[in-house]
Amino acid sequence: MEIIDLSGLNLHEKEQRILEASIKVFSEKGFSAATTSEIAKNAGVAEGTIFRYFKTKKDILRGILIQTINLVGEKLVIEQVEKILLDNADKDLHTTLKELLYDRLKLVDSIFPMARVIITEALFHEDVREAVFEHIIAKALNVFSLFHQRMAEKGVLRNDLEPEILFRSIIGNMAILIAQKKMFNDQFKLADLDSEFEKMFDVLLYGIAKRD
Amino acid sequence: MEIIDLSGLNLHEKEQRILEASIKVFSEKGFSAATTSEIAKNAGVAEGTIFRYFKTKKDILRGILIQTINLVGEKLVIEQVEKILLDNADKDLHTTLKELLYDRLKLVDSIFPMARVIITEALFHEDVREAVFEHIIAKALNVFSLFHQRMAEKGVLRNDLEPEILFRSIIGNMAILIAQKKMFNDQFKLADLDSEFEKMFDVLLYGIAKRD
Amino acid sequence: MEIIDLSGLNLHEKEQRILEASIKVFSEKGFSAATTSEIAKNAGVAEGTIFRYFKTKKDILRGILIQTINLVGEKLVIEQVEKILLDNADKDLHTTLKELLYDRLKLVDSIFPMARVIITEALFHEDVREAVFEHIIAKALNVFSLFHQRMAEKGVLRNDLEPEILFRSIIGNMAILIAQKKMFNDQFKLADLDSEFEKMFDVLLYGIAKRD
Amino acid sequence: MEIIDLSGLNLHEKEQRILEASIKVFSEKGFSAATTSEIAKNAGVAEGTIFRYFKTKKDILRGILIQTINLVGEKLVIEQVEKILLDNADKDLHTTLKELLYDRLKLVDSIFPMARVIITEALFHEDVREAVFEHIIAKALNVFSLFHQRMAEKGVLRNDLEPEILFRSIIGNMAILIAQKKMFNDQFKLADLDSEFEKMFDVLLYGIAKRD
DNA sequence: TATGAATGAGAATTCATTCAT
DNA sequence: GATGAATGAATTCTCATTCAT
Repeated sequence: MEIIDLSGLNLHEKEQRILEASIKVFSEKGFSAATTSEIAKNAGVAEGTIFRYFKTKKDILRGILIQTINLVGEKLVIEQVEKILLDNADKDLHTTLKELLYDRLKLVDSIFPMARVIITEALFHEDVREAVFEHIIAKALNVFSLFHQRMAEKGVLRNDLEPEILFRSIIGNMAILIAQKKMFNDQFKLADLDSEFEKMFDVLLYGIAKRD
Repeated sequence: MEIIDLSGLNLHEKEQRILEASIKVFSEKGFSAATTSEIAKNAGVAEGTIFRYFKTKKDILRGILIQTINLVGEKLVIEQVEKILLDNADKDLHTTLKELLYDRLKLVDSIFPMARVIITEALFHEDVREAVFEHIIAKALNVFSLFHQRMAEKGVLRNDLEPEILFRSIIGNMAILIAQKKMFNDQFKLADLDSEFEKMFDVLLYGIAKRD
Repeated sequence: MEIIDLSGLNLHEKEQRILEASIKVFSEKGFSAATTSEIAKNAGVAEGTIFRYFKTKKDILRGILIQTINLVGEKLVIEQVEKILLDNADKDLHTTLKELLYDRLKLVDSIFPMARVIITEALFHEDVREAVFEHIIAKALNVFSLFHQRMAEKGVLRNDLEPEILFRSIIGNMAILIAQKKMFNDQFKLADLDSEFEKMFDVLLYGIAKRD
Repeated sequence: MEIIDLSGLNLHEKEQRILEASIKVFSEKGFSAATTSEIAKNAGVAEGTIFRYFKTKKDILRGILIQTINLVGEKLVIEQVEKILLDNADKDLHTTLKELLYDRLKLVDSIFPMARVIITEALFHEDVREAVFEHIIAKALNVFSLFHQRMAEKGVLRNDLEPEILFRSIIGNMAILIAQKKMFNDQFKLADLDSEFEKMFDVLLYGIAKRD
């Protein structure tokens, strides 16, 4: 996976403005349909300036990917670990899980434009998928596995299935909720994110089957 | 919702070939990055021929949308109803649900290229989202609601939550499985779809929480 | 001048329909902007049929030119001669001239769509100009010269200037009236063609200068 | 009439070169038959550069129209007024008229390529006709009306007909002379413009009829 | 460093003409 | 003879990228 070089993230102010503008424009139109001219306008720089900081338009995408990975890797994974390690004593694991997922949901909600860009490109490009897997999914899965182990020991999570399976369900349920909120809010007339999360959490934990 | 005119689906052979080639190319590169020249090459027609059947490149997309909606609406929703109505006597509902979801999974798996095109465009265009909602989601939700009622009466599905919530979880779990299979198969080294389905079905039904 | 071969004007019915449709479409949009598809639609034939009768689109124009020349040469020039020869006895020349010009005006008015096509093309192509000159202008000028001679003898027309000069003024005055009628009728709110002709005839004959 | 926005005529050098090349090419081939590629070659710029200055090919035409109207409006109408106002004392009106028309003839002769483009388009498009009428014809007619009033008072021009009629004859006689010069010079073997003008002026003033 | 005018390769689209039926 | 689907060269227009200032 050579697409990402995470070193040297000393971002010039204009570089950052260009990245932000690109996230906005890519997110609204998709990578191909976006033009460097519109990005420049949004960033408040000349079109030529973009190419001082990014050799090609493709490199802007790479820049976004790097930033996303950085941000998500930091907030979504690192902080998660801290939470798990810190919250042993005073709170029970069930509450911790709930809080954890709720925080993740808020996070994803807030970086949705960025996520949309990454997801769309990941749909079409293997190298982007690899980067996402290596830098986000694999790490998150590792953390979750640790967490799952502890949860399973305490009898909160199932241990008759691999953690990957549980993780997948978590991601699936969270993803579809976000998607519904972001893309079909008008059609579904959903409740606020808080109460939607409660229901999702319920189904995620206990399934759709009627209990005996 | 004016994007779709489902009438007149008497598809000329070349028109069909162009649509198929478009699905392939759009699916590989996305709508904007795909070129009519490449579509023509894939369809084995002259570039000009495309524009005999579709006024603009955008219209090809519309054609795909119409076909997908038709196909999905027919196979995914209509056949589902039949299944439900026919399978009352000889099979229990739990088995029916399993079969039903498994069939849906296979279907989505098979039309994934088409689905990928639609999903990407839906991400960026409200009118596509509306079409997808009206012609697929809303219908499917209706059918599921009927099914849920029966399932709930029989004590198979939960009735303490709205059917929408259960439906969302089903979609979420199925979607993430497909995505994993189609996009990260190399990374995850998944088992075959059959056994992955079994696990997903388990988690979907009973949740990730440990039972008391 | 090889553009025209006036022989063989045995027009097939469809050929005639194609020519008529072409006059309509060329006249509305100009030669280049007109499409053979639209001509075909207007003529009520298949597009391929056009190319049975005319090797190229350019040839349709040639066909129109031939027809125009034929028609104008016949009606505008030949009949004019007859009029002159027949009207010696019973009418004075002044009345004859008036009638003559009035008839020409009506004729040009009626074939305006055809004329518009020819004029536009003549503006851009030397060969068309040559054809128009040779087959229409030169002939008309010849006839007028004869007529002028007789008129001059009778003291009706000036003989201190070459007939070409008088002829030019006639054409100029008639042309500008037609143009005004056909192109700026909304802006000028002209009277009917009859009374406009009367004024034009007055100015043409006696000039714009105040008589002593 | 929205086709024209006369503001902002600060023409960039390349823009001017593109307009000049367009006048040349449009004038030679007509708008539809002209290609942007040929315009670019003539202007000595890349084809893409054209579209920096003019959004569409149609907009180039609009640019020409604006320039023509400006030029003609300025030179043909404004200067005319000055001439009339200044020449009261030292020259008689008859001489003034002659000079005036002769200058107009020279002007039209010099902008003939531009005029040819405008005329052709005016033949087919109402909006162009309206622009020409409003910005050129109407203004010129106003000026002439003033001039006619003074001329009539001095007994130089007829006052038994509306000035529009006289104006029409002037335009007709001038137009046909220009047309003859520009389009049929080879065929007619005309004298130089000066002496042709003399004859035209004679016929225009005194008509084609023999005086008693 | 920043600019934005200029570029030109490449994209979508048009349309006269051909040809199998 | 007539058709109209198919063609592909030509056309308008776009836009990432370069470079002189």
